Amino acid sequence: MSNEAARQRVTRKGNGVRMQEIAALAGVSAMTVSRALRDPDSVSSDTLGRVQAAIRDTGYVSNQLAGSLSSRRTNVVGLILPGIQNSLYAATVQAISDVLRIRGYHLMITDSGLRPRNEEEAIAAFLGQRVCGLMLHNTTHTTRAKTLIRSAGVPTIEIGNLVTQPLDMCVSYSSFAAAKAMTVHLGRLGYRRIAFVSLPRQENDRAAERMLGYQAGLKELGQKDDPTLIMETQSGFPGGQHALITLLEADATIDAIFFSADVMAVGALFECQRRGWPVPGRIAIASFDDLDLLRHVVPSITTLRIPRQETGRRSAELLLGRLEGETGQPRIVDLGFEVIQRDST
Amino acid sequence: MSNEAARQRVTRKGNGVRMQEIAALAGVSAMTVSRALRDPDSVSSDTLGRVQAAIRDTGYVSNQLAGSLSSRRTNVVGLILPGIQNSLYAATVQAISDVLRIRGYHLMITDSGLRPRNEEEAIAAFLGQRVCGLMLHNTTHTTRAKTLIRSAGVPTIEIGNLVTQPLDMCVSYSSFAAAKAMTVHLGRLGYRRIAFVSLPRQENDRAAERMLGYQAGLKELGQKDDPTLIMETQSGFPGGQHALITLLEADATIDAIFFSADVMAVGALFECQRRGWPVPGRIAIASFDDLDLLRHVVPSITTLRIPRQETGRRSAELLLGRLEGETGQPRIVDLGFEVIQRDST
DNA sequence: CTGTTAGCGCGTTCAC
DNA sequence: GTGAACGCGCTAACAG
Repeated sequence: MSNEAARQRVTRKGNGVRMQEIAALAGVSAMTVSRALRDPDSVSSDTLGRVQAAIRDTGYVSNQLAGSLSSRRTNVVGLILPGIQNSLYAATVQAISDVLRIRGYHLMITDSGLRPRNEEEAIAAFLGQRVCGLMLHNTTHTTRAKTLIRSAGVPTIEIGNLVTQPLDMCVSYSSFAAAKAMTVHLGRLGYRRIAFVSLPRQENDRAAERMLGYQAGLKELGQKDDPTLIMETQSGFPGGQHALITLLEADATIDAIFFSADVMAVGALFECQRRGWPVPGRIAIASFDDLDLLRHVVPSITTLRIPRQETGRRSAELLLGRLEGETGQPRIVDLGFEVIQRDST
Repeated sequence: MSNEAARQRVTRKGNGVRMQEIAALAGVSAMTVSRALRDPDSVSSDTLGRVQAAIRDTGYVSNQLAGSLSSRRTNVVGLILPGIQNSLYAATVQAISDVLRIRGYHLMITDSGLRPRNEEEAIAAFLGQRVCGLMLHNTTHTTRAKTLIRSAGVPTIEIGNLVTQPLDMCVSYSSFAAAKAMTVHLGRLGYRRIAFVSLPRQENDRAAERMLGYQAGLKELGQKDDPTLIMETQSGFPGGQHALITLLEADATIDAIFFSADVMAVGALFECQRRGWPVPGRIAIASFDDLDLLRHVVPSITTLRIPRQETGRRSAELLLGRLEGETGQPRIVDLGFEVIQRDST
């Protein structure tokens, strides 16, 4: 017996125990073990006890691959981010993860580097894994990516930008409206030369939308849309620092800068500290994403409250709702935003 | 024909095309399609062409679930983090993801909230998915978790803290040595009353190790280990702010504070700015994790360079090396650290 | 409440 | 270079 056990350990090393063996130990059929695992109430408590005992004794972990193949259902959701490292997505991903975990789903994550080609590959890979749902933190896709998703019929949620014609479902806020609102806010505070800084807009639909929002804001204010007020720069602190210096050297009459992404505004603020320029006395600074940091720097930075966590939570709930057959769910959810006036403007 | 196609679309909705159908279209057997997919060189170029054409025409995506079940191999790695939202892990996760993606593997991520019970559940869930490898950003595990991993025989890497008896493999730096090195560094700079602030050490092995390192550093300096110099606080900017105020109110002779985690040091610096206290004139501030932010604040903050990205890269490479049969790999990799002296001390 | 039969869609193993 | 038979471990759909 111990001999046989030893041999098994060798021959079946790493392959684990099968459901059939649990069934034998508990004196029932494999089907009953399957039921005991997925719906304990559907078997007698006597049977349940013996099955659970056998599972404990053997350290059995059921093979979801086989289960999924047979049932044609998986509980894995695929998430594609423009960049995992980007802290902006952290709150959203955390919220998604929390909702999924509680409801028994798993999360596969990859990143596309904002390149539609990579996104396409990632989608194909996830469909190969037969994910039960897809979440795309981007709204620009290749034709093949769209075809793949449509023909697979996988529930899909786009987040990160509100789109009027989503592939399937969309949960976000309007980048355009938010950028416009901040621009108007700055104008109403009395700023007359409001510059706009964004990430490269080439392949970044959010950055492009934000610029359009800025321009719409200027128009509403009756201010001139001056190209010298608009600038693209790299992300991160150095990007903000560089933009600040470049803009003010080119035009000293600029009295406010609206940094439309990540920590650029903070990079600019630090540069002002180094130069001893008062903020907002010498120059006003506004940001876009509601990073925790913006609230804590001195002076605190005026920004937009973006519903990051809410986006994750609602996205996951919407996806699971679809998977579990809920009806009457919306296809597009606009979570809105809010201008937060602080000390930097 | 179009009728039949339409019916198929309905009856097989969302289930995709099977390999058998590609085979029929290409006039070969399913086996040949399988080969064409996994090892294109093993079929004639003529056959390959017809198979690829059929795949394009149908939008076929092969079912990895079935493939994995049959081959008993998967290409999914499971990663368990103490918290997804924590930006400290971002660089590590990014590096892991990059290495895996390039080599054709996928990443499942979940978080444990630093609770061993949750980690145990996550491990069981991942083993159920038959992940080919496990990465744990934590080195404290329940007994059952260890048993599960051992009996599954899944390659496992522990990161986040250097451990002498890893479950399997370990890639990290020594929290103890790093904390000690910084403490000694501060002492050599002339500070005589060095306080130490950490996250709650109860269930956080890294925080506990860092404190031991601090105490060892004091001993080496010949300074007294005074309990009033040691404090636990919550994470984040407010935690640092609170610690600064509390410590200096209790003992005005403290001349340096070593914040052993995340952004606490920055929270303290901002509080100094608010109060107009010069740093390091009134109080010196040192940090632990090499966050980008620490380099950019004014003054820049002395900290430890922690090999975050390198940890991810090496971990993934070590895991894949094991999976692909490389021999002579180390079980423990100590990536070291470095004290970075900046303007805050 | 429980068991039986028949796959799920691939890869392995052998034969040709 | 290619194909046929079989099995991976589980669940759907019945029957009892």
